[in-house]
Amino acid sequence: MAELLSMPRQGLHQSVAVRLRQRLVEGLIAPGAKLNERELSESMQVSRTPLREAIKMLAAEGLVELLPNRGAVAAQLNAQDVADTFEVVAGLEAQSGELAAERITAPELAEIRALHYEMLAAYTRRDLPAYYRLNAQIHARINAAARNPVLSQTYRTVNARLQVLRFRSNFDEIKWQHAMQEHEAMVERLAARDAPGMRALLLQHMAHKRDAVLELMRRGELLAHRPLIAPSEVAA
Amino acid sequence: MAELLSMPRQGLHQSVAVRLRQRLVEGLIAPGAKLNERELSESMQVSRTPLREAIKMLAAEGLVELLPNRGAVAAQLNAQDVADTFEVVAGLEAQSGELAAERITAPELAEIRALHYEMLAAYTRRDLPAYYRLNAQIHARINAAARNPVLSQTYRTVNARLQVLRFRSNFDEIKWQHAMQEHEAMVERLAARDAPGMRALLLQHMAHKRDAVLELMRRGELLAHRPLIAPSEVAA
DNA sequence: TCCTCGATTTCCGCATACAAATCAGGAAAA
DNA sequence: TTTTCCTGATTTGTATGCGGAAATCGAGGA
Repeated sequence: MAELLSMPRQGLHQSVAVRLRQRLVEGLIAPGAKLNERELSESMQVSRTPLREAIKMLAAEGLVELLPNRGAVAAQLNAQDVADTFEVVAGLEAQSGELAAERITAPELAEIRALHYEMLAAYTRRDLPAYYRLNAQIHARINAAARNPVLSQTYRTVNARLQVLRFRSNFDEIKWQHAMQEHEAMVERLAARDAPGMRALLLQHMAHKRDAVLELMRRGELLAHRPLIAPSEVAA
Repeated sequence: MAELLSMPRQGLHQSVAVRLRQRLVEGLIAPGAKLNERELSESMQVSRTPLREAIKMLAAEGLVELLPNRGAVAAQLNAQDVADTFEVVAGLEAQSGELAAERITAPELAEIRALHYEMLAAYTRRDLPAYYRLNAQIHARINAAARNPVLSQTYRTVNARLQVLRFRSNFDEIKWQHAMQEHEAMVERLAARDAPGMRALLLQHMAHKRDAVLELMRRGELLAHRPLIAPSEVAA
């Protein structure tokens, strides 16, 4: 069995949903931007039908908003939405960590610790992309250690709405250092199987992240560097 | 403004999604049952296109499962799935109660208290339908008092997957009485603005519910109407 | 200059048509 | 009898067409 490579066997709408989701969370489609069905179907080389089905899925996930008779727009979060979403994500992440502290195995813990040291290296080099990648990996591993696919799925879905704004929330040197310290403590709490401690730690960690993002939003620095695709190739 | 009657202004797929969701959570479509597009589109008097869009939304919500080139089936939860889902719902509900205890207003509290007494009446009369209705209303009010639409939405979505099996989980007289006592305590905790207490209470409450449901599942008393689906699903 | 209002145009929503895949049934071979 | 393979029918997946709502643009008037 080596046909894993040529496997678009999951339906076009699924594949379109994946690609669209990626464009949204990577900011290639800016929040608030209209999703023109004709443009998108052409740029993705599919007809409108599977595209529309994908859009409906993303709407159910909260990544796009459906306007009656006016199509769909990329979800745009105001400060209150961001605060609310962080509150939910924090709760899910805290629970995830709590369960992970109870259920994690030694090899899993070792892997997380290794990733943590890699992240420490990235931090020392001020290598932001690597830092983000490792940070996401660590949180994914914690999620996996919680042994609850429903929780992981729910977390990913809600968290995706925030991915759009995860830009440079740790650029502040002090806050970045603080985040690293919290990560250090996480590994400790996990190793000690201290579920309540892990929970408290993650709540605190997420609260800091939330504050950093809200601060950036307030200062309008969040949507600064926009690589956003020009939705209109027509130079009118 | 009285045009609420003539308002199919939200698109046909939305309306179809609502109706389909209802059929699923009410058990009119049994877990594991195939969703035949032609049948459903005829029974709902719409074409296949909006129906398929609705199905994709419900799939994103986790109420149906999509099988490549084989359509969709109503989601079927095994014991592990149920346990995992309860774990997530419990966390969300606990957070909801925690926030409600901090943010609830006096009128909201009064209304919940009133509903609680109504539920007490229903319990005394052993009026199960009324009990369920009031129970759901109370939890909805608590959710509303938490002042977090994202949390409410997430809760509703995940909880919908459990609604399918909420049949007669409180028929046991002892457990029913116990549930009432917990509800009594909830109102107290809310009135006292005791957020941690509310959280602990709801976690306990949900754990009991989970155990009751799992017990029924183990005894096979849960799915009153058998899906009649042979377990011919081969993991490929 | 700005606003109003109407015609044009664009775009979405839904239905339908067509293509591809799966399933059911039976006949033939082991 | 069991298995395999073939074929017709059913069902899903994708593309396209059509009607209508909303956005756009332009002309006319204040």
